[in-house]
Amino acid sequence: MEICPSNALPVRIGDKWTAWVVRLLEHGPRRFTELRKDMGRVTPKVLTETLRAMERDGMLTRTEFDEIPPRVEYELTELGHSLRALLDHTCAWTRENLPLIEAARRANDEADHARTA
Amino acid sequence: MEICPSNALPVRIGDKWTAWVVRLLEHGPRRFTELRKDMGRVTPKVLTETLRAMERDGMLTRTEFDEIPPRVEYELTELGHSLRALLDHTCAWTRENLPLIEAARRANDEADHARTA
DNA sequence: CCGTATCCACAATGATACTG
DNA sequence: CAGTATCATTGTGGATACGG
Repeated sequence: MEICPSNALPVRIGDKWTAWVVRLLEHGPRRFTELRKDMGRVTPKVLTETLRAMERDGMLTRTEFDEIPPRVEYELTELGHSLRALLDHTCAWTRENLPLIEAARRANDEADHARTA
Repeated sequence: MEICPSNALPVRIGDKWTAWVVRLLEHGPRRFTELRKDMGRVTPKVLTETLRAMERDGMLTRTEFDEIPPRVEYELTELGHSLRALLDHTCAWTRENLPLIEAARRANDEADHARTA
């Protein structure tokens, strides 16, 4: 997740894409293709899996409009919105501590390298 | 992680075992085998990998005592301790919301089953 | 537009056995 | 006691192509 750089990091919300979906939906409903465009390289299969799992858990609703061309909107439920506070804590922790972690990694990797050389 | 039942759930700290290690070390240093015993079924390989990764990231220190039989102690650093607040938030969120998620799952699964039948 | 259907790659975890 | 070495398994995510 690049949304807050927790790629490097020990805290994740569910799978690889869930947190990102929450962020993209926090200001209102979005359509499938909108989400897809804003999420870097998600394949439709994986995005569908993510959204279905979140729907099953009651984090969002899926609304299908009977139009042509088809339109489907995804919207956070109250439960989905409640994740935002947790995401905020997580991002805050990461902002504060990521530099420390990166420094520790560099130090340890350098020490290992010195030992090997 | 059964420590707070986030198995079912969308928030995880790092990999499968990291959060548990933090909890086991929060009141002081522990030895390899102590950790292993308290952590259900971790194989020594996986526990070693977890501990080494955490050490590399500056979350804990590994202290080897020159005794026979060997003794090694793992202890959280300040950075490691800082994860506790995040864990607390996560567990609180889970305690509050897990029932809702489980209810949503039951409801959705039942609806699916009805549709299939 | 909004997906499904197949197949595949890889990382994470586990089982088992062995060692300084 | 505190690991290492190998191998097997699984599960998540991705590539690609196609369908209502």
